[in-house]
Order: sequence, then structure tokens, then C-alpha cells
Amino acid sequence: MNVNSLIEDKFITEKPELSLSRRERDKLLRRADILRAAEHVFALKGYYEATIQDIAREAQYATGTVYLYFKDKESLYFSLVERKYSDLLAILKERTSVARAAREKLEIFIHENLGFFERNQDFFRIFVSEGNKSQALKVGRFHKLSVIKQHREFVTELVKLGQEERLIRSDFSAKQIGDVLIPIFMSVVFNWLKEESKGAKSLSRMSGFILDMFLNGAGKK
Amino acid sequence: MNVNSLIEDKFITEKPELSLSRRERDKLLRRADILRAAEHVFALKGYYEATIQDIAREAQYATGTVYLYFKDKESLYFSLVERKYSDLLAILKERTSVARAAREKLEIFIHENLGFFERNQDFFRIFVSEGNKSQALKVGRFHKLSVIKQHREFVTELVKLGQEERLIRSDFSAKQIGDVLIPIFMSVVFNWLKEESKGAKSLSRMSGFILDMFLNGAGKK
Amino acid sequence: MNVNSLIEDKFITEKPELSLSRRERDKLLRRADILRAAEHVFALKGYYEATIQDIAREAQYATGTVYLYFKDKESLYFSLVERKYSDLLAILKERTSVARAAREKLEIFIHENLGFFERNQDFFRIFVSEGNKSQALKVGRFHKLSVIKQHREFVTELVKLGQEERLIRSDFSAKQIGDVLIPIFMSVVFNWLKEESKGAKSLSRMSGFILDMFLNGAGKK
Amino acid sequence: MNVNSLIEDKFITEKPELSLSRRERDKLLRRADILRAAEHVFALKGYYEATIQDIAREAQYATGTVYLYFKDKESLYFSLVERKYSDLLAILKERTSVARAAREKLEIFIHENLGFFERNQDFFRIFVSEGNKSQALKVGRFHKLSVIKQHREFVTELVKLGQEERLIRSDFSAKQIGDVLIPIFMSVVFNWLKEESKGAKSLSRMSGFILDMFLNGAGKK
DNA sequence: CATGAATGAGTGTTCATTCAT
DNA sequence: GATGAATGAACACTCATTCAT
Repeated sequence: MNVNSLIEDKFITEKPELSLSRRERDKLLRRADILRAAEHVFALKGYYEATIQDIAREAQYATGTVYLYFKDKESLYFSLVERKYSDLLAILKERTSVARAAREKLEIFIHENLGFFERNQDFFRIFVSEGNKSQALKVGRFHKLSVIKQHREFVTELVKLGQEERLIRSDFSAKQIGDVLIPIFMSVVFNWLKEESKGAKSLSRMSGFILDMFLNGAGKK
Repeated sequence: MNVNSLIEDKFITEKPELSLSRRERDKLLRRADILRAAEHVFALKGYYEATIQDIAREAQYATGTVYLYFKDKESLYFSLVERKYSDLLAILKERTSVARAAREKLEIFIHENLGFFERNQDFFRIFVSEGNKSQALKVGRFHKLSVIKQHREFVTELVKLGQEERLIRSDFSAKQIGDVLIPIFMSVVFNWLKEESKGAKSLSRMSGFILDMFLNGAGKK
Repeated sequence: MNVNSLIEDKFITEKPELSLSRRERDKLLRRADILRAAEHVFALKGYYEATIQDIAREAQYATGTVYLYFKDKESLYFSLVERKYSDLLAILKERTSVARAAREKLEIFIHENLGFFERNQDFFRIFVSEGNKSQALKVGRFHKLSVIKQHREFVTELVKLGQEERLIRSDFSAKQIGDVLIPIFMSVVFNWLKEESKGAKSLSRMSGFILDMFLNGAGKK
Repeated sequence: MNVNSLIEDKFITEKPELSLSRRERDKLLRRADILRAAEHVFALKGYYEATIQDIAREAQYATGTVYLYFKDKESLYFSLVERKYSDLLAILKERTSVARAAREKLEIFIHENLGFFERNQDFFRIFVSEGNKSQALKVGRFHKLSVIKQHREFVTELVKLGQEERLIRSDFSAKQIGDVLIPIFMSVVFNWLKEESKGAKSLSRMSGFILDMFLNGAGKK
């Protein structure tokens, strides 16, 4: 089964704002309820230990209801991921577009990413397990999700722009360099999620550190 | 249940070379058989989709035998991780100790890390799932494993040394900077694992790129 | 629950031709729609694998609508059977009544039965499963359906007439002998339904064979 | 999926009498326990309404145990049918072989068949549902079971022999005529099963009637 | 009346774990 | 100690039936 076929693109790409019958709007709302519940439960327990009943109960629906909106557990999970990344991408595109210079775009990119992760801690906690009982089940499946690819491509484009503007070195490919930026802030996010005293510090504060480390490295100048 | 309590440290810390009765030596050998099998099966199927029977069959033992050596499935899994990281740590300590200068130590650290990952692809593939059906089951549990902590501390120490030698900037803490190095090469490893054409390129070749990016960053000088 | 209570006899025995309000006529029409759809779906999938939704969709009604016309799935099923046999009985009675002699009546009986089965292959295919995943759920329930009984009684009467006319032997009861005739043509029907090359041969052609076997037996004279 | 592949022929064709380790013998015994329980439960409730739990409970095993001996519910069911018919065939072959003349073989065939049905009422009750909630699910699947085919072929051979000996008419094919004999006694069996007063009359008594009707037909001579 | 979304009990099946041999 | 058969709790998923709109 193809990963992307699991996702009902209709719900993701369609702009639900206009001209929906009450029926359709309600349907979308319920779908959202379930996704919200799933986000919470998956984040808490992980994919395998979360049960559909957990999710249904959290969403205050009956078990069977979940299956009216999602083909199966896997499809629900992928829809969730797809949706989150889709939202993130939309924000990133919109916000970075206001800047001209690559450096400024980078700043915004990092800042918005951090902000999004901060606002969606629950969701990203899913990934932060850092391998906990991880499984490579059908490795590559996940990172082939089109949104994940798009996020990566977005970074590559940003780096490419930086290279054109001579902000970023050109002795390595944009892709290679982009693949360094992402884990740097993932690691920052991860460490932030781990800490108990999250209340105090804001994740967004870290954007300076990330950009600095990314551009200048750890070496003393 | 405490994570570390899951691990029978005896088997890990004890030097098995001397003064073991045949009994005890056999026991250790069988344990190793099972761990080897578990590594293979977990890597192939992931934690949840691997069954104890799969592992027992692979190890050519009966199902029940696994339980003579490991309390339960989880304990087996954590023992595996603990063991791998323990081996890695031993290698890193030994190899970096031959160098004096922080820079050289860093080079060796990265090189040996990559080499170890390359030699143990199967095992690390477990983690590389990067969230595929990830589960945050008892988040934080995993990264509290003492070996994982030790690996992180090892990096911190290395960075600290680099700071003392003025190789590495001191405007951020050693821990913070260390937490940047690890994900950089994790990302390199990940991308390498993903590629089909693994046969061609060697992972160890990438150590130059990693050190360069880590020390100098992506910025054009 | 009594089987016959499952059937809303009203709909079956009443002659719907006269004096029905539009309301009632519409109701009957819808009921017929659903029965038609049920016949198709049950024949295709069997009782247990057919869902009410399948049937509703086939009839182009909503799921709930089915329940306005039938108490439950079982009742729908029995209504279907009742109706089919009721139709068959009506035809048999009418057609055989034109003949005087028992032999002629028998000929017509067999011929019309075969014709009916041929015209309603879909429906009878339901039974032809010959036990496939059969279920004796509440054994005896089915053959207690009044129409099934009536069909059997009809045959008995025919045999009785034959005995009176000395066409048929009298050393066994009419019922016993009748119970031999039915399975003979059921078996012919069954074998006909099984064959792929149904298009070619007509089922009605077999009436000669059946009557011959029934009256003269397999023995060489 | 091929029907016959559902059946573990090993258990059916192998003669379990000799040279089985205790292990293997026990295994076979347990398999038999479960088949016995399944026979009872399927006969009582039918395929769909019987649950694996019912069967396990009846056999006094845990649910999971059933799956150690049978791949799934369907396989258990087909094994049951296959086994019964296999036993029947073995008996028929053995007993009819003592006779020379076709007529005598036929007598034995009918008599033994009836005896077998009588001894295995429970099992055959499964089929006797006479269409109760029957389903043609994948029509033809069932009658393609090799044992069912073999039973039919056995009858055909018997008829063929009768034709050679000029006991049976030759104006129809042996197959066609054989297909008449089977339903005649099936109908007798069915009617016998239906009756409450089974205790009184023995099914085997009916063999005279069946042979008479089959050879001479219902016509008055 | 008609609708079809919601319900939730119920089923087949898996698998970690135990324990008699 | 080793075995592997037995266990039974647990889970994804289905579908007859209900009921608010």
C-alpha cells in the first residue's frame, strides 16, 4: 500500500472555508475532533500502545465512529502527521515570504519552526521518543510522506538561496547542508521537550543559538 | 519500574574473561546468542512487530528459554541497546585516548562513531525509523538509559576539552554545543542508511564533512 | 421467536390490487424495491456476508429505511424466501389446474418448477451453496416456514392423486414418495447452477429426465 | 485461496497408528479434541454463529490453543468436513469391496451411508439446515473439496458398474443417474433428522425404500 | 417518512508470558 | 536448565440497529 494513498487528500488540500453544506462542515469538524484526540493519545502512548478505543474515548465518540472518518489506525496516524506538517509548511511559506534576504528568511524559518513546535509540543512528542521501542518497520515509509519531503525541500531551497547570496558556503550541496540544519534544531527541540522546567524557558528563545551554530559552527573564530 | 533496573548490569559490567565456571560461561554465551538474534529481528521488524518467537527461532532456542535470560521483552530490548552503546563507548574511549589534542580527539570520535554505525547498520536501523509509527511510550525512558547518558556526557567532555584548548567557542555551554554535534552526524548516518546505493559510498568518508560543518558552520567565510 | 411471526403476512396474502391509498401503494412498492435488492445481494454474498448497507445501497435507500419495512435482517431474509415460494406456489397451482390427469399435472409441475428456478437463478443460488459454511442456526426453523410446508404439501397432494389414479405405487405413503421427487429435481437444478456453460442448455429441457427417473427409476426394465 | 490448501493433508492421509512420538500423538489427540468440539458447535449454531471461543470452551481449551492446530476458523471448518467425508469414503470403499455384484454393492453403499449419517447426526445436521441463512458465498468452493468430489465419483463408478451389469439403464450417463441417487437418500436423511421421534425408528431401516425408489421409481408397475 | 451518522457489543486473531514435562 | 504447548487478555475492526434531524 502506498503511503500517500492512505491520506485522504481532499481533507488536507481543500480549503474548508467556503460553500460547505452543514453536513460537510460537521463532518470536517468531527474529523478534526478525532484527529485532535489522536494527537493527544498518540503523543502520550505512542502508535502501538495507543488503542482506537483510547482515541475514541478521548474524542468522546464510540469506537466505530473513528472508522467512519478513517479507514484504519494507520491511516489515522498518517493523516495526523500529514496534517501537522501541512500546517507547518503553510506557515513557513507564508512567513518567510515577507523577507527578501536569505539570512532573514532563515531567521524567520527557524523562529517559526520553533514556535510551531512549541505550540504543538504534544504532537511532536511523538517523534521525540528518540528511538524508544522504535521500529524501522518498513523503513523509509514515513520519510516518504510527501509533506515530510516538502519540508526538507523547503530547507534545501532556503540554503540554495543562501548560497546564491553568498551567505552560505557552496563547497557542499544545498541538500547536504540543509540536512544539517534540520537536526540541529530538532535536537534543540528534543532537549527542550525533555526538560521538566519547560514552563520557564521559551523554545523560541533558542533561535539565535541555532542560527549561530548553523552559520558559524562551534569553532572559535 | 525503573529503566536501569531492567538491565542486569552484572552481565554488562562484569568482565567475563576470568574465573567463570563453565556454567556461567555457557549462560553468558546463550545470552549473547539471544541478543544477537534480537538485534537482527528488532532491526528488521521493529520492537512491536518483532515477536519473542521470532527472536527465539532466530537464536535457535525455544520461546521459554528467552525468559531464562531476560525478564521480559522490554528488558531484552533495553539490554540490547545498553550493550551496543556500551561497546561503542568502550571503543570511543580507547581510540580517543591515543590522541592528545581536542581536535584530534574529535576527529577520532567522529570517525569511530561513523565506523561503528557502519559496522552495525542493522542495529541502528532500529532508530532510523525517524518516527515511523513512533511511540513515545513512557517518553524519556529511553534517553535515561545510563549508556545513552554516558555517550552524551562523553561528547560534552570532548567539547569541554575543546573549549579549554580554545578550539571551540565558549559562549555556549559544552552540553549545548555537544547536543549539536550528535544530531549532525546522526542526520548524516540517517541519510546514508536511507540511500539504496549504500554499497558504493562509505559512511566513514563523511567524517570530514561533519567536523567541518560542526566547527565552521554553514556560513561562508 | 416464532418463524412465522417474522413475516408480515399482510403483505404477502393481501391482494394489493384494489383499494389501496397512494400511501399504502407506495409503501408496498418500496418494500418490493428492498426485497429485490436483498434478493440480489443475498444471492451474491450469502446471508451473513451481506450487510444491510449493501442491500440499502443496492435498493438506493438509506440504511435506516430498510428498518421501516422490515423488523430486522432475519425478517427481511425470511420475507424474501416466503415471497419467492409464495410466487412459485401460485404459479404451480394455476398451471397444474388446467390439467386433469395426475401424470399431466406432474409434468406441468416439474416443468413449471424448473422454469421458475431458471428465471430466478439468482435467488436459488442462495440455497445451492450445498452447505458451504452452512449454518444450522436454529435448525428446522427454515423448513417450518409455511410456504415451504405448502410446497411440500402440494407435492404430496399430487402424489396422492397419482396413487388414486394408479399412476404411482401405493406401498409407500404419498409424503414419502413426494419427498423423493423434490430432491431429484433439486439435484438437477443444483448441477445446472454449478455448470459454467449455463447459457447453452436450458434447465427446462430436463423435465423429461426428471419425470422418467421419478416414475421409472434407474433400473433397467 | 485454494480450498484444498486449507486442509493439512498430513493429518488426513497419514495413518497415525504407527511410529509416532508421544509428542506427535498428543498433538493429534488434541487436534481431534478440537475437531470434535467444532463438530458439535458448528452443528448446533452453524458456521457463522459459532465462535472460536465456543469451540475452545467446548473442547476445554483456551481460545488461543485452537490457533495452534488450525490456521483460522475457515480452515478448521474445512478440516472438519474433509475429515468426515474422508472417513465415510474409507468405510464405503472397504465395505462395498466385499461384494461382487453391482446390486449388492449398491445395497451396501446405501446401508453404510445411512449408518454413517446416523452415527454422525451431529455433523450432518450442519448441512441439513436446508438453506437456513445459507449463503452461496463463493459458490462451488465447497463442492470442490476433493473428498466431496470423490464421494460423487464413487457413486458414479457404482452406477457405471450397474450399467455394465445391465442392472441400471444406460440411456442416461452414469453421472446423471448417480446425481439422482445421492439426493434421494439425502432427503431421507434430512426428513429423519427433522423428526422429533428419532429415537424410535432407525435410519438404516430406510435403505430398502431408497434402493427401491432409486431402481424402480415411483411409478406403479 | 427518510436519512445516514453514531453506537458499542461482539469476533477473529495475536502474542507475551507461564509452567508442566 | 530447556522446552514449547497452553493460556487468555487485548485489540483492530465490523455491522445490525437506533434515533436526532
